[in-house]
Formats: sequence, structure tokens, C-alpha cells
Amino acid sequence: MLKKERQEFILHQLNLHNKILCADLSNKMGVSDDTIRRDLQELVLEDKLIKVHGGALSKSFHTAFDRKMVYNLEDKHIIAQKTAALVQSGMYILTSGGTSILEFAKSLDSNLNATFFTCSLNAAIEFAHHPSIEVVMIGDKVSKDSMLTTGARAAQTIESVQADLCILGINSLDTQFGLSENDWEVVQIKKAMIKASKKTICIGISEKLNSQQKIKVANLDEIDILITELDPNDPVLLPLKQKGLTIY
Amino acid sequence: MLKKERQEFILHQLNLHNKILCADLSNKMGVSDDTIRRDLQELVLEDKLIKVHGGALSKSFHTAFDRKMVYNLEDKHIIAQKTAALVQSGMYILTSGGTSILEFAKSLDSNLNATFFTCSLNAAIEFAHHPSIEVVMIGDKVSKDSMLTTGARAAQTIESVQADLCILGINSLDTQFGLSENDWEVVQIKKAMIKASKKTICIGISEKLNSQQKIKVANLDEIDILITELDPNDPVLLPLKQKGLTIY
DNA sequence: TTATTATTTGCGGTTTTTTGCCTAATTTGA
DNA sequence: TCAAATTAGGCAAAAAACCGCAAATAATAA
Repeated sequence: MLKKERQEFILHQLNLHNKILCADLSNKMGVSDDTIRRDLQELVLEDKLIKVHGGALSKSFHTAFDRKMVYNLEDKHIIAQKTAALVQSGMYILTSGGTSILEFAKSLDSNLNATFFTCSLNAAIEFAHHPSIEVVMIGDKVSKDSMLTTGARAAQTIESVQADLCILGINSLDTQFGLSENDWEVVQIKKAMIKASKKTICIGISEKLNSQQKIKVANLDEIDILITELDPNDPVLLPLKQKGLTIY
Repeated sequence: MLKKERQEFILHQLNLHNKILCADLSNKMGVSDDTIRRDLQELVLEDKLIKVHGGALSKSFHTAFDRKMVYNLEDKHIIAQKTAALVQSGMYILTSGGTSILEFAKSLDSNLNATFFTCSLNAAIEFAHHPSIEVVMIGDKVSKDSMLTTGARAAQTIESVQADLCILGINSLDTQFGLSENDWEVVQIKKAMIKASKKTICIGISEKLNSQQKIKVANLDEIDILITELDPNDPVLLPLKQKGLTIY
């Protein structure tokens, strides 16, 4: 096998798998590790790939992360728009925190006349920037990890509300295990919020689907609507749709 | 799995869930805790995440709070230092909001072990950044002008506390009229805070002295300590000292 | 074709990197 | 305060990378 051929093959494999190991390549092509290493070195000089200890990564893969941040922001924007469309004037709404919720807060129509109850300090600030929205901060001890108020008093406050909607940011949502979180205190608050609302909406990017965390917040049948950045007919969402969730 | 791959994965998970545990990661990727820890260390050096005991936090999520330009920052820094010196571990402290209070929050010793109750969303966030401070957010409707929670429930919550200190940002302080504000709701809250505390400390730059606003919060005899950027012996402060205030 | 030159490849030895394990110290939560 | 979990630092084994050299191969010119 010629040198040029080898290098073409390497790049091909890289486009296919985004990553390759020196050992794999030398095996597959019947040349020594040193040869592969020298090939990779040359390709690095040509700016065709990224060399790492033990192998190489495709360039697109490495830069994907930075881009991902931007994509995620766009995705969250889409989610925010879809969610905002479900809110009507006069509604009483309970919300959690998280970046999706913050984006949602920014997307609300400026003449919307609703009342938001939240445990999230950042969300409260964001909601309060709107001219016509009423914001009620649910008080209690501030949980530092999440910047949410959590505890008995917060739960009790939530119980005293009969909200039209409960909008929760997703941490993990799984067809089997349902909605889950890693923070016990936060879970209690979210449970209370779901209980105190007529309808529960979960919002978050699709990457958070099909993952689980340690503590269950709710079964799928306690959730009414799911909003992701995907088209409602996307096959990824099918199993959740079959479980009875309305998808937007 | 290559090292670089692992680190990309970690960052990805972090941006997805905002918080991750070493144990979870090592499980998920089939490497030892040590390896994960070393990965996290490297990522910290690259400024990509925040390492905490047991895992890591997403950087964007926890530094989201944008610091506004603060006028008279130098002066407020002096005030913050003087005020921080009066706080001791074990104390229960009620505070209002305002830039002086925020600056004070930043100046607190990192191993101070106190409990802060506040109606200010921004102050709560700032206090919560400290490692050993407990923060209780006093809940109620958010007043948009001041970003404070105000109302009957907040007042009632304050009443149920017996605080050692009450630290209030000054809006206007006058030898005759005492402490005053323009917002009725905020006044009620500050009154309640003073009532619920053994000692009341007012802090603010000297420009706010000798001015009055529409609604009285407290007479001078209800205030124990005044802290400004000035030297305690500054002649401007003399009339207040004569009224019985302790000046720092 | 043949001789010469340049390039490529593989190999042995050494250095560096990575990883897991161990123990002691630290942190955390009850 | 104590017990459990987490972390730091040292150590050693394994893997990978590096270095120089010589053999093998390809390219070129006479």
C-alpha cells in the first residue's frame, strides 16, 4: 500500500468515525506504528486532522464543541418560542430555573399579563424585567448549586397556589424512568410544583432525553406536554408520544 | 476512549446538566476516579469548568450574573470592608439590597459562617456565591423597581426571625427626618427588618446623608451604627454622632 | 540497464505520557 | 465530634512517542 493511499484511507476513516487509534490503523494496514505516526504527523502539518496521544481526531469533531454551544443557544431559542406560545394572559404559572427557562423568560410577549411563581433567583430577575408580568419569588433557603430556593416553606408556599401551568426545565427525561434529577431538595420542589398545577410542561433540548439521573421527579403520566427543539414528528420523540405526552 | 475524547465528553455533559459527579463520569466511561479527577484538573487549568468537591460545575451557569458598573466603587469598597468587620460567625443577619450591600457581600471573609436573610434577589445571588454562608431568600411579590420582594408575606417572614444584625443600604439619611425612602412597599420591609433585629446598621456613601425622601423608614434612635466611606471623625458626621449613632 | 540519489520504512533503545493503585490528608454530612 | 467519601501525591506498569540508524524501495540520470 502506497503512502498516499494510506493517508487517504486514514482521512476516510476519520470522516467516518471522527476518531482513530494508531494501533488500529497499523493493524488494519499491516504497517508499523511508526509509519502511521509519521503519516499522522504529515497530515497534521497539512491541517487535515488533530493528533492526540494514541491516535487522532477529526477536525470537525474537535471544533464541534464550540459550535455546539451556539447550536444549543439556537435550540433553546426555538424551545423558548414554542413555550411562550402556550402562555396566555391571566395565567398563573409555576416555573423552575435553568437556562431554558431563562431563555423562555426573555421570549415572552411584552404585553403578556401573567403571574409567575418561581424558586429560581435568576429566573425571577429575568421575569421581573418584563413590563407587565407579575413575579412572585418563592422564599426559602437558597441551594447554592442550583440557585433555587428549596425547603419545607417553599414547598408549602407552592401548595397554596393553584396554577394553570407548571413549566419545568428538563435535566434528564427517560421513557422508562421519567423525569429525574440529582438534587434531592430540588426534586421535592419540582414535585410540589407539578402537584400544584393543572398542566405540566417540560422543556429542554433533545440531548437531555433518554438519560437518567439518581432521583425521580415524576412519571411520564404526570407530565402533559414536552417541548424540545425538534419537530414534533421526529422519530426520537415517538416513544414519548406513545406514552401519552403531547409534543410541541 | 482517548483522553481528549473523554474531556470533550465531560464538557458536553457539563453543559447539558450544569453539574456532574466524578463517580458518575468514571462509571459512564469506564475509567478510574483518578483519571476523571486528572481530566477535571486539566480542564480547570484551561478555564473550562469549575471544580468542586465530588465533581464539577459548568462555568457559564455559575458566572452568568453580570456585574453592573457600580458608581463610587472605591468608596463602596471601603464601606464594605468596614461593614464586613462587624459580622461574626454564627450571626443571623437581615439585609436589604442595593449596590453597597452587594459590595459588602463580596467582601465577606470566605470562612465566615453566618446566616443571611434577604429580600433582594441580587444580594441573595451574591451571598450564595460564598462557600460557608447560608442564604434565606425571603419570598413574596417582586417589586420591579428595586428587585426586592415586598408584601405582607415577606413582612410576616421577617417577623418570624430574631436577627442579630440588620444591615440596610441608605437611600436618604437626615439628622431630622431620619432614614427615608420613596417606595412604600420597600419601607414596610425595612421597618420590619429593623424591628426584627437587635442592632441596625445603615451603610451608604456620604452623598446620601442630609437628604430626605417622602416616606420615613425609621427615626435616628432606631439606628445603632452608621457606616460611610468617611473617617468616623469627619465633621460631616458630627451631628449624627451627637444624635447617638455609632460611626465606623 | 546500471549507478546514484532520495525517500520511505522498520527496528531497537530511550523518554514521555497515561493510567490505576496505594496511603495519608482533607472535606463533607450527620 | 465521628464515619464515609473525596482528594492529593507518590509509585509503577503499560502504552505511546521520539530518536537515530540502517535496510529497503523508488526515482533519476548516465
